[in-house]
Amino acid sequence: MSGVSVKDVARHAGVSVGTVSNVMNHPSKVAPATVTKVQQSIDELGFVRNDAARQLRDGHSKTVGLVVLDVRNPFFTDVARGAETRAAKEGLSVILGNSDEDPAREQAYLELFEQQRSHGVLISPIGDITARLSALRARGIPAVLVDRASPDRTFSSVTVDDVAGGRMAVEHLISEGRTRVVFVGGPLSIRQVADRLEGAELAARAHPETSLEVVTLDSLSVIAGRKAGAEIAARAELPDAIFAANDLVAMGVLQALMLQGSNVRVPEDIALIGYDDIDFAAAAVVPLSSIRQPAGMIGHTALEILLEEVANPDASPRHVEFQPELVVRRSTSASAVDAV
Amino acid sequence: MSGVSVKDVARHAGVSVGTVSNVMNHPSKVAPATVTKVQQSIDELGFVRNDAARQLRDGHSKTVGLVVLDVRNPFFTDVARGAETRAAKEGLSVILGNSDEDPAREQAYLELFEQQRSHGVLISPIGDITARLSALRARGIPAVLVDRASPDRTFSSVTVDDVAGGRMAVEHLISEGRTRVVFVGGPLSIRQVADRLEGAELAARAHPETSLEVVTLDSLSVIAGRKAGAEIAARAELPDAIFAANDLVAMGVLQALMLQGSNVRVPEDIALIGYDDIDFAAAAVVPLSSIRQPAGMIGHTALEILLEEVANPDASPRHVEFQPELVVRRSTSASAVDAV
DNA sequence: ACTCTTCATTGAATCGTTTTAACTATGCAG
DNA sequence: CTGCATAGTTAAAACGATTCAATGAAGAGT
Repeated sequence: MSGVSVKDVARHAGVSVGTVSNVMNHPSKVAPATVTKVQQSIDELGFVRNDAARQLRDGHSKTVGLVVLDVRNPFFTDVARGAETRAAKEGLSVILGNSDEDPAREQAYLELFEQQRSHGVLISPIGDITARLSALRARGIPAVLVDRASPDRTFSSVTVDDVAGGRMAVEHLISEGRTRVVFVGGPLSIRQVADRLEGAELAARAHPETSLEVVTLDSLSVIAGRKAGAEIAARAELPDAIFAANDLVAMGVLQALMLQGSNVRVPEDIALIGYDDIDFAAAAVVPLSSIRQPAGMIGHTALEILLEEVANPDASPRHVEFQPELVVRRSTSASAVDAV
Repeated sequence: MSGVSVKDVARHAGVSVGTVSNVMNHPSKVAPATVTKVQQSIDELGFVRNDAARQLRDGHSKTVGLVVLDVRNPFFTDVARGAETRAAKEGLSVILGNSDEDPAREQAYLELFEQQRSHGVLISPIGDITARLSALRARGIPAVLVDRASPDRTFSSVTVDDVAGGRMAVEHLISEGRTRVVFVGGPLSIRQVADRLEGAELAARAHPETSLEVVTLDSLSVIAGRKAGAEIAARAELPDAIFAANDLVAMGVLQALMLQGSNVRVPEDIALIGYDDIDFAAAAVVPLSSIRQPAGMIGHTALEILLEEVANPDASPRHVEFQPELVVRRSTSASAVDAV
């Protein structure tokens, strides 16, 4: 069925298989006339290289694995695009795996990448997978952590200072005169969430008049946010500010607060700030204040570091940390000129 | 470095390589005592199967390719998730490729999947790629079109009736009393866009008092929508309705219309409807009316059909068409109770 | 005329897994 | 006790591309 191999091309062109291979991989080593002759045969027979065979010989594939927590979160697709763009320049493809915050699926993807002998792996991990990544490294597959540093710093990472971001968010709320803040997010096993909360706590502690309550979720989704928002809106005593662990959650909270029947006003009654500054934040019911992260840049940089590690496996791990940035829109400040 | 192969496992366990392979693939053919012995060696040595070698022998990989027009569009990530879920049950992995509406990238991904001898390919194509897909089929790789039928129906497809959706959208606008409708979308080379426009025209023609103007974009993105929206908002004579080819465009248009300085009101001055009903539509500045498509179901069904074609390559192509559904929110009807 | 380079090409070995046909026990029936 | 099925295991032959040492041919230098 498939059946056109280098051997067939070689026979058709009247050369040896070695020459056919050279035409494809080292054309300079082959006489121009032969190159064209072989090319012609390739086209004529519709030959397509069998990547498995090439990989087998080569030792590893031309792909890079990327495992993200949630493909539906635009932040991660932006990271993916950044990585993809950089990878393409190297002739590598990015295989995007979606762990959906499920350790079993994360594990399954790592196994897949290992079986495929990927060039390397970028991962935004759920729990602690240092051991797993060490095994990969032992097999010659480097890994770079994305959006999260490794506990013992043995792996390179590209992060954003989530503690600073969390502090930034709550300090902004405080500077807008809010004192009863609710943090909505979870699970806390996700490091980013824990860090953002820690930052929030730092800010709150620095201002004793401020209280900080934590509402935990079991997933960072619009749905989960909606549920938490409904619960808060139904309270007798409302908080005056909500800090959501990411924009998806914030959008869900916002939907619930604005539902007809509820008479909560944003930002008058409750100020709301999210995290990530996804494209949709600016287009929300009430344009959403958020903490911006350079998503594309993160993916790009992570891939860059990965390439260095491939080239030089013994280099010591690198840690790049980006600074987040506060974007103020109407959801926290009635007078804000909404940034786009 | 990597270097643990079946051979090493075999030696360590004191059996032959064939037995090791059987332990992994046909355990029933092996004596229970041997199975445990071999398993132990596998664990002890940290053996991980080299997928390239397996593929080479096997003829094709355990992956399915999926090429979408835009990963940043939640509609497509939902399709991907649907496909992934179904694939996982079969022990297959989905490799997600993002063509970004660029035929060259689409081509590159198809080539990758061909080189990898994928099990099959799901694709939401840009232009006409019947020829390309026929070549794949000749090589034993079936393809199913997603969200778009093949012109000559030689390939299976899972679609939504975009003409009906387009008509539905404009008929809704008309029923809300609108008469000067602008269609914003493009490029028209994307079939879905052309079909939605065709549906819009059908509806408009059925109501002679209605005019339909077309503003073409070169990409279906928030940015492109924003630009078109700004242009429209600046006009002396405003239309009273806008039908955007998808929700991303609609969100962009909405942002532009609602920008401070503009005094266009939605829906009072201009009613706006999008397409896809992505999660964010309900959370927009003005909750967005839209045409809902069963995204997850589409992915799921497409993979189902693909599996059938793998099992039975000579079956005649199947065509599944889902019906879209109108979701009314405040962007077209001030009194709407916003659906969530 | 001879050797020495250089350039182009070849053939064989290699990567790691799966499969198939052949082989060896072991048990059982005749 | 011979013959035979059966279960378990093995060794060897694939799969298809790449690479490397070896070969051949053509040109340059003496």
